[in-house]
Amino acid sequence: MEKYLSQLNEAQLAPTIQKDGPMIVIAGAGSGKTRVLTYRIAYLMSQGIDPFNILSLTFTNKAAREMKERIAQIVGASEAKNLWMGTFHSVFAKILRIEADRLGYPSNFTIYDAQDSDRLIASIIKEMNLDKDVYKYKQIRSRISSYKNSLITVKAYFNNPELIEADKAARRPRMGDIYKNYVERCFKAGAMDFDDLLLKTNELLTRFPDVLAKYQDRFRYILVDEYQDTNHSQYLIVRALSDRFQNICVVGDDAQSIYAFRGANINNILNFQKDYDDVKLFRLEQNYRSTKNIVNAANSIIDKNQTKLEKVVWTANDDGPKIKVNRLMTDGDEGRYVASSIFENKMNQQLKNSDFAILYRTNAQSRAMEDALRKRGIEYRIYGGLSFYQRKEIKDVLSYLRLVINPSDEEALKRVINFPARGIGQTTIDRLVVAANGYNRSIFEVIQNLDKVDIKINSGTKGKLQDFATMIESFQVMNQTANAFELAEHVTKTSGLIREFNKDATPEGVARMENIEELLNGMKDFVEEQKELADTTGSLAEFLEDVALATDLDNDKGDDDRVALMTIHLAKGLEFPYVYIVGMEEDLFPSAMSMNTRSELEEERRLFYVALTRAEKQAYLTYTLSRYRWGKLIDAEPSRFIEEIDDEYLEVLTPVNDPRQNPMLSADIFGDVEPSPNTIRFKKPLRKKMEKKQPPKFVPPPKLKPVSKTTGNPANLFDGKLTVGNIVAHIRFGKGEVLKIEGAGADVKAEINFENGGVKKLLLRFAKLEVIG
DNA sequence: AACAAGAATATTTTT
DNA sequence: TATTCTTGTT
Repeated sequence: MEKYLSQLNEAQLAPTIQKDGPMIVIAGAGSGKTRVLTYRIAYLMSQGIDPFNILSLTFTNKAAREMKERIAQIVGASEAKNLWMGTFHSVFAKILRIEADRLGYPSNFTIYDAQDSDRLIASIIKEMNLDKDVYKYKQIRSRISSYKNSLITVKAYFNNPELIEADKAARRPRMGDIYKNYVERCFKAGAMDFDDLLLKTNELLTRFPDVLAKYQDRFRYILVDEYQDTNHSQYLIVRALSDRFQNICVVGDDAQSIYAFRGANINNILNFQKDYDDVKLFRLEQNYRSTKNIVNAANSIIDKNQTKLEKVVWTANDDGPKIKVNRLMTDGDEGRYVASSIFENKMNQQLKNSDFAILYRTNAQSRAMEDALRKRGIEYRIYGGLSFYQRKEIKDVLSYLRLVINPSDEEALKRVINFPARGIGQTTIDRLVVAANGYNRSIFEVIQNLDKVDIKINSGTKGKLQDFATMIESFQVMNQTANAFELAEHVTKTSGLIREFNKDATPEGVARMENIEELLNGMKDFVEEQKELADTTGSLAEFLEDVALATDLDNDKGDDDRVALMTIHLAKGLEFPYVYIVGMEEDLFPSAMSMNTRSELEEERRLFYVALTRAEKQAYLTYTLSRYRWGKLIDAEPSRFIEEIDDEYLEVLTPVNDPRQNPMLSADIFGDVEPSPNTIRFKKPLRKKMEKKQPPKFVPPPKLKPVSKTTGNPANLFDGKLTVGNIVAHIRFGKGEVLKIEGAGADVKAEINFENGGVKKLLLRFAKLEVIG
């Protein structure tokens, strides 16, 4: 432990070895907060704290996994294994499954994603005969979501005249009834949405003092990362759980609070010191990530915000190059500029694709970037947007699997009961829904008892419904013996999904089939991994839970060399040597939707701060004069955020080699054109900066370096004889050293310390290991 | 009930 | 622009 602690600077060491009591760490961007969190957990364990008693909440599952692996390297895998680590949603989903019966939920409850919620709300609005133009399901969902995040249950809603009045004033008097129906339908379907995972946890902890006591006693040390992004519901959970021992450590940066739109409350971090007694406050202000230019530029931006904690981020790193600002004609030009700039940088400086990231405000901006990168032959990966698990074909397969685990899952059922088409139409489904609501049973139960139910369905259709139920039941039987992969393979064939998608020979259809194959491969990997690890069961239920709470980032194995494309929100917590922030235009960034109040604008500014501080060596800002939005070419003005950076950190380029650059047009943009009323023009036009043209740079020819040969001997497959000290290779975990061998016969296990993955215990029967030394 | 064509709608960010 | 939803026809 000593050797690890000696790696920390003074400011980092203090919070790391602060063992007891409430504490807050205000950690500037790139100041090593993850390291503090990791080492602090390791330190607690070295002080004799049982890992069972430590709860660590992170922002992404990936962050949790990485932290756990690093801790495993310090304290050993068998100890680290017992830590509770994960996102709020995944940790409390697990606890809710354990305690589900208290709340009347089955432990195999489904987690509805946003799309499931939307569909349910849409059908409720239809059932209630409401005008769908007045009651827009997306707005209703976000309203319900904010109720839940503020702990306003249906009952609380109806007890609150102000809320009722507000919705009446918004000409949506039936809002409360929709909310009530939605909650009831979720309950009946054995389903929780994302917000429920937090709301129901609060309900569990408030209604059942013995449960609260149990988890208070269990989680004696609690750590919360990214505390600035917690919402009220999460705040209350943390308060409740830490109330007994008060060993609560929160880490965050108010300057990086960017989730207010999702209910995050920046006051949670601003007021932490008032919430607990004798709070120890620590500040991490030295940035190890970025150059002076980047750090100072970021500081000059965040300075414009009024709401903030006092903090001065500084760095001992080099000045580095200035931030390059570039203006392009259209979004297409922007893409081409970024792609060629990446290409040049790669060639001149021997860089990898993965040294670059392109960040944007909205997902829609990715297209122009993709097109340009593809033309240049630069490999890239898009994160977020429509995630893999939200694609239609994937959701279809998953819906069948969800029904196997929880046949009450109404949204899954409605999705696949007639896909592939089996002659069960909308009318039939509507009648089933009515009957199910009338008997207060699930649709599946109604189908199973068609003869006993008063419902008007002809005998032919009844037969089809019964066939469907029988098929799902047969899957359930198979699920008791088969693993997740085998079952999924069987389901896709038996249900006719494969046949259905195979019919479609268009490129989209082929891509769909490939996606299904990818899903099946993923499940196979999952099953193998679980087998190897020998600790978990690898059940279908576990797979579905992983999937429900997975984000794109979580699936990133980080092993291929690609340029990263993502929204700024998604980039939080990540870092890249070279960062391109594109679409730096008024109405886009800051978004037109977020300029109504100062606090909204300040959140946009923090978002820009986050974007800029992702860069280690060099940041680029680009904006265009016109851009396609909604299929139309829209004129654009440079973002006020460019102007807010002190000039001394910027280098303003004009692309002299772009033949389409039109000097007349660029003069107009900053000249005497009447500003549109809802945009704000720079007080000081950018023209001066723009005219400081850079001479075209001499680009030296790329230096060629011999491609490094992959290390290791030619394939030397594991032949069953493995001894301690052997160096082995694993497809996923890379190289590793064998630490221990135990068990006999089919159960021989090896404990191996992997380069990327830490210490893992693998069953040799399943692990595909290659002995390389 | 199935399919096709046309209309509507969306683009702010997501666990 | 691109996808999803609605409407009309058979």
